[in-house]
Amino acid sequence: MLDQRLLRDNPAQIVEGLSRRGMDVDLEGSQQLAQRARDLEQQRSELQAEGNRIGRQVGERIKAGATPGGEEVKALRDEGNRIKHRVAELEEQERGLEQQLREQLLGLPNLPSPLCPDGRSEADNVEVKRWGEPRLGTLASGKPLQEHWQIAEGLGIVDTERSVRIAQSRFVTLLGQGARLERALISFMLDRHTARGYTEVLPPILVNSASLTGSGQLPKFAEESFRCADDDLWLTPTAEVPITSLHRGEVLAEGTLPLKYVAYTPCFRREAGSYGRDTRGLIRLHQFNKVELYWFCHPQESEQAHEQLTTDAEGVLEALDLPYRRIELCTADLGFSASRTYDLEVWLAGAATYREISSCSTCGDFQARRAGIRFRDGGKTRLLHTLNGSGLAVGRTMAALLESGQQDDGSVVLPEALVPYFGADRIVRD
RNA sequence: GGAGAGGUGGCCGAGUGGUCGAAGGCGCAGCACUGGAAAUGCUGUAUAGGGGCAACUCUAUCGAGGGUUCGAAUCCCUCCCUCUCCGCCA
Repeated sequence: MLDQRLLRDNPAQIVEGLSRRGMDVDLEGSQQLAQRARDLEQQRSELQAEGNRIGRQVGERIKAGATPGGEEVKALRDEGNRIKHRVAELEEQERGLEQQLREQLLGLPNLPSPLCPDGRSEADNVEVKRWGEPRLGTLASGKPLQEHWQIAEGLGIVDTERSVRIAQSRFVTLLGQGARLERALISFMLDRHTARGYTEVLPPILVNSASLTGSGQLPKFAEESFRCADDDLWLTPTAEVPITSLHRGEVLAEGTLPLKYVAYTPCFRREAGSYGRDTRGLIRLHQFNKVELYWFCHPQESEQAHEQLTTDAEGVLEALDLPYRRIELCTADLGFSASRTYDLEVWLAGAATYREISSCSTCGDFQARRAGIRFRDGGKTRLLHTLNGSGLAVGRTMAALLESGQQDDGSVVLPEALVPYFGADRIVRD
């Protein structure tokens, strides 16, 4: 959520920032709402002050010996009642205005960082770096490199058809070495990040509406999450949601920042509007596993933290010998809560393309304001900054490993770093 | 799911209708004392919003929301949460 003070004092800055995202917003309505709410508050609090004075007078008169039912006291009571009703009216109006204003503000995305490159579409994203040698060409036999779902099918480690029976399309069941590899990857990633100072978290994956609002998924993106019918609970679309709310409403003590968390969770997304895309394999599922990195940090440190978090995510790819590139998203491609984002794209040898495997964002104080997360900074309480990034999406990591490590005989050679976790250096057909 | 107890400031804890934003203690900060420290003493120490250049001031907040009242931390209703016991269960 954007700062209401900014709306009052420098609305042009909001208009400009959002126009960099390609949005044309008219803030006049919101400004007027804010102004009217403030005027009402002024009026109301003056009336309340008057009412408080009267209340006190009644007490004093009675103490001084006035008859509680007498004329003098009755006049004051009548006046008190009149004020009370007037205050109630004003309060109702004020609440209405404030709620409207809040709804409007909650619907506005974060302002892009000054460092975020301008752009009109994802075509304007900027490649920052590349790492590793993408596997190109064909198998030794001359046959083309296969895509991960073909390899997985050949190995019998993924069952898509039966998953439809269990749930519906866009769900998978991992079997045998596939299930084992998924588990190995999760452990590998968690161990790696905790060794670098992240605190491991295993949060609830059903989250309430306040949590989704805090991190920015609500109110605008309700259609992206699965909802429980009988409770105010949703299946979390990313661990970013529960971790943001881990400290929702808190004022963190001086010296506790930065807080660095790593969480493995299943993630659930409805993927509305992506019919026909990535229908095969592990790329786009309603349920997938992800290891998420998350920082709560001092505003002055968030820029550096963003680099560090991204580097930490890249480290996983490097440890797994997976070639990737880092893309800085332009203003047009930025997510709702982000002010600046690096996407990491892993090389999929079979598909011969780079695919997103991590999205590392700094949200500035946007989520902190929504979720009310502050810290003490030399006697003052101020909003902190939040950052998040995948470290990594587990299913897509498996896809990349299958495609990069595929052999002519259908087996898959795994990177060394995984051997202690997987228990073998390759996957072969049982 | 059944029965009971309870939710007050950073923490502990008083407060059952009238200047209560809330005693007292702990903690914390500043000052004094000291060669330095401990101990001691004094002072200060919530959050949010509005108004004011400022000193300052007004309002709200004692789990949340509603109600009674001129006036509610205190009385009534609803909800949420925590704890204890019983039942059930991975």
